[in-house]
Amino acid sequence: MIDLAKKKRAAATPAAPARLGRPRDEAARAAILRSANAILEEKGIGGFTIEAVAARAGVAKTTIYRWWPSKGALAMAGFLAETAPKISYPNSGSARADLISQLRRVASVYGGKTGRVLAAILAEGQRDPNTMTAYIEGYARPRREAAKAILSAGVERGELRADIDLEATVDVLYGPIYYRMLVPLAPLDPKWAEKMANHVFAGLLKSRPTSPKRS
Amino acid sequence: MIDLAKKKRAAATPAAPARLGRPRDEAARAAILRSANAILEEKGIGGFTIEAVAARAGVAKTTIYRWWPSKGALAMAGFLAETAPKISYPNSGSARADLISQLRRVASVYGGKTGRVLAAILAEGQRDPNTMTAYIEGYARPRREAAKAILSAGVERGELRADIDLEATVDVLYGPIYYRMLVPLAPLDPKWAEKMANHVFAGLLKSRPTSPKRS
Amino acid sequence: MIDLAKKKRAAATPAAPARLGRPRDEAARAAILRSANAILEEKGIGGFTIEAVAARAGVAKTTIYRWWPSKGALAMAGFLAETAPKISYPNSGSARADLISQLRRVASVYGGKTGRVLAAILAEGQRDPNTMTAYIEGYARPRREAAKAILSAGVERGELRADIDLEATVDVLYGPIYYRMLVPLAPLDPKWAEKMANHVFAGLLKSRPTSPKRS
Amino acid sequence: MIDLAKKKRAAATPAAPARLGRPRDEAARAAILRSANAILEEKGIGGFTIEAVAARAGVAKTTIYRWWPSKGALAMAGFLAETAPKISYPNSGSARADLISQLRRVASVYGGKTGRVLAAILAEGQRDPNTMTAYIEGYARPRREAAKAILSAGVERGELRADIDLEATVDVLYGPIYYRMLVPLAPLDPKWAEKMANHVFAGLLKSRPTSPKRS
DNA sequence: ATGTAAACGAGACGGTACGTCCAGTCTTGAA
DNA sequence: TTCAAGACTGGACGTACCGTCTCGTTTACAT
Repeated sequence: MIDLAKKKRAAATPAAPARLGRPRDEAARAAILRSANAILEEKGIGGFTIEAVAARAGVAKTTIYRWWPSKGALAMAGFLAETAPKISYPNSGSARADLISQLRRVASVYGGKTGRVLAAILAEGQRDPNTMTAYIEGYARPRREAAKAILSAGVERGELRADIDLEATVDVLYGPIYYRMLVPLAPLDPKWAEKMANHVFAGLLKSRPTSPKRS
Repeated sequence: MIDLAKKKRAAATPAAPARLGRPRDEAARAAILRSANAILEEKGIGGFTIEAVAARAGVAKTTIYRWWPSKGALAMAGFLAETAPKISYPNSGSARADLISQLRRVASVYGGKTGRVLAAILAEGQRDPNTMTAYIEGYARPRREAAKAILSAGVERGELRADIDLEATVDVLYGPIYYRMLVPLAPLDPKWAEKMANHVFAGLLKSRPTSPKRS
Repeated sequence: MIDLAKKKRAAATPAAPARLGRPRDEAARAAILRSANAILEEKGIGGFTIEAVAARAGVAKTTIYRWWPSKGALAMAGFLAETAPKISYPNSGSARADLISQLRRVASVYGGKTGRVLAAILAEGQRDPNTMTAYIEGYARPRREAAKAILSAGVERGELRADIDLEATVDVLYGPIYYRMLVPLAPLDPKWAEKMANHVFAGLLKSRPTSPKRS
Repeated sequence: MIDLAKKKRAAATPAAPARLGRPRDEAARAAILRSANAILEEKGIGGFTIEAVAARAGVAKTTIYRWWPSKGALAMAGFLAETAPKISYPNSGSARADLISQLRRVASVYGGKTGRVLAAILAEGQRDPNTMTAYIEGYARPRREAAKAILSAGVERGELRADIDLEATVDVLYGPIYYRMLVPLAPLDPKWAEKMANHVFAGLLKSRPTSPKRS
C-alpha cells in the first residue's frame, strides 16, 4: 500500500509541486495584478500604494505582501501580466523593416498609458534595486536579445554593416524612445519613432540608398 | 546715510524691490542646496527626504519650505547649483568632434554620482509634474538648444547632412546615455559613449568614409 | 474491510458513541496544553498567541480552534490540565491551621511561574467574558467551596465565630494573595501570607467589641 | 542689554521651561485623555485601541504616540486625569470609621465604570511592565501610604493593636476589593465592603489569643 | 533708539502609507 | 472525521515623512 501511494504520487506529479494546504486563490492573484496595472495607468506612480491596490482588488494587504515583496515587484508583475504581452516582435526578413515596424509599435504603446506604467517602474527602480533587477531580467534583457537577433540576422544577410556593436545599437534605437517616454519634451509617437530610426539606420546600412533617405 | 543706502541700492539693483525685514540667510541657502545634493549623491532618491536635508544642513524644515515648494524643486535647485555647471559645451569647429567630446564627458559624469542625482530628479519627475517641468525648462531644454546649435553649425559647414531633424538627432545622441544612466544593464562610460556616437554619426555625415569606420 | 473496522471500534469502545472518521489525536491535545502552559509561564500573556502555541506544539492552528473557542479557553484548559492539580486542600481538623497551611502553599505557587499563568488568565478574562466565566466556574468557584467547607467546619467546631459571612471571609483571605500576584508591589511568599492570615484571624482592633458586631 | 534680557527672563520664568517651538496643544491633550477614559469605561480594554482613541479625540495617532509611549501609559494617564481625583481619603479621627467609609466609597467607585478602567489598566499591566510600574508609582503606592497613615494614627491612638504590620493590613483591606473588581463572582458594593472590613477589624476567631500573636 | 517686518529655529499638529503581527476562517489532501 | 498545511480577510500596531502651523528669536531697514 505504501508502494502504491508512492507510485501514484510519482505518476501523478512528474513536475507537480505536491500541493499542501489551501491552494492559492487565482482570482485574487489576477485581481491584484489587474488593479495594480489599472492604478498605474490611471494615476501613475503617485497614486500607486499597496493599500490602494488592495482596496481596488478587494483583497487584504497581507495577501499582496505574501506574494510580492515590494511595490516595485508588484508593479513589475502587473506590467508583465497585463500589458507586456501586447508588444511582440515581427519577423519579415528585413532587419530595417522589422525594427522600424517594432519601434513604431513600441512608440505607440509607450506613448500611451502603458508608458505611464513603465515609467513608474523605472522610477520605482531608482529607489529599489530589486525592482530594477526585476525589470532588467524580466523585461529588458529578453527584449534586447530579440532585438539583437533581428540585427544580427540583418548582418548575416548582408543588410547591415558587419562591424556594428549589437548592444550599442540596441541602445541607440531604444534609448531615445525611453527618454521621450520619461520626459515629455515632445510627444512620443510612431511618426517620430520612424524618423528617428531612419536617422540611425542611414548609418547602419551597408549600402546606402543612392538618393538621400526620406526623413 | 539714508540717502547713501538708497543710492547704493538703487545703483546696485536698479529694479530691486527694496527688501524689508530680515534678509535671507545665504549661508542657510547654500547649506541646504549642498546637503540636498550630497544626500542624493550618497543615498539616492530613497534617502532624500526634506527632514534629512534639513537635519544635515542644520536648518529648520520651514526654511526649506519657504523657498522651495517641493522635494523635486529642491532636488533640481541643488543639482543646478552644485553639479550642473560642471558640464559645459566645447566648441572646436567640428560638430562631430565637439559632440563626441561632449558625449564622452557627459557619459563620464552621468555614470558617476551626478547620475544618481539626475536619475533621482527624473524619478521624482514621474510623480510630480512641476519637477519634470523644472528639469525640462531649467536643464534639458537649454542644453538641447546648445546641442542643436552645434549640429546646425555642422550642417551649415557641410559637415552634416542637410536633411537631418535636429530634435530627433538630439534624442538619438542623448537618449541612450539617459537610458544607461537609469538602467544599469551595462556600465555608462566614455568608451561606450564614443562607440555609440560613432554608430550614429556614420549615418549623419554627408560624406561617409570609404572604408567602414572602426568603432 | 469497512465492516472489520467498524467491528474493531465497536469492540474497543462498548459505550462509545460510535465515532466515525479519524479519532482525535490525544498526543496533539496534550502537546497543545503543555505548550500553552509553557508559553504562559515563560513569556506571560504578551507572548501567548495561538500561532505560538501551535508552532511550539507542532500542530496546525485549525486543530486548536477546533477544540478551544478562544485564547482564554485554551489558557484556562492548559492551566487546569497542567498546574491546577498541584494545589489541593489539606484537612487536619483545625480551620486556622488548615487555611494557613493552604494559604502558604498557594502563595508559594502563585508567587512563582504558575502565578504568571493565572495572572494571564485574569488579564485575558478582562477582555473576554467567556474566559472569565471559565475561570470562575472551572477554578474559582469549586475552590471557594472547598475553603468555605473548612471555614464552616471551624464554625461548627466552635473554633471560629458563628456570625462570619463565609463568602466575605474567603474574599478576605484570598483577595490579598491575588492582589500581590497581579501587582508586584512586594513579593508574594509564604511568610507574608501567614502574617497576613494571622491578621485576619486575630483581627485588627485592640479591644474586641463585646457584643458581636453587626455585619 | 544682555543683562536686562537675562533679568527679565529670570524674573518672568522662575520655573518656566523656556518654551521653544510650537507649544503643546492643551485641547488635544485633554481630548485624548477624555477619550481614552471614555472608551475604557464604555468598552473596556477590548475596545481600547490607540486608533479608536485618536479617532474619538479627533486627533492624529502620532500626536498620541508623541506623548505616551504605550497603550498602558495612555490608559494610566487618562485614569489619573479623569477619574482618580474622585476618590480621596477622609479623616474623622477614627481609623476604623475612616477606613470603612473609604472602603465603602472605593467599593462603590470600583464597582462602577471606573472599575472597568482600573481593571483594564491592571490587565494591560500584565503584558507591559511599564504600565504596571506607572500604576504602582502613580496610583497604588501613594494611596497605600495614605491608608497606612490612617492605620498608624489608629495604632498610636490605641484604637488598633500595636503589633500589626501596616503593609499586610493594607493588603488585607484592599486586596478583596480588587479581587471582586476583577472577578465578577459577586457584586462589588459598599454593603459587602463594610461587612468584609468588619470581619477584618474584628477578626475571625471566637476567642482571641491572650498574648498578641507573633507574625 | 526704536519699531516694523520678514526670516529663522524649533517643534507640535493632522495625515497617509508603510510593512508586520495575529486573529479567526477557509480549503485542500492525507490519515 | 481529524489533522497538517497554509492561504485568506481583516484590524491594529508603531514608524517615517509629509506639509502646515504656531511660537519665540533674530536681523536689517525705516523712522
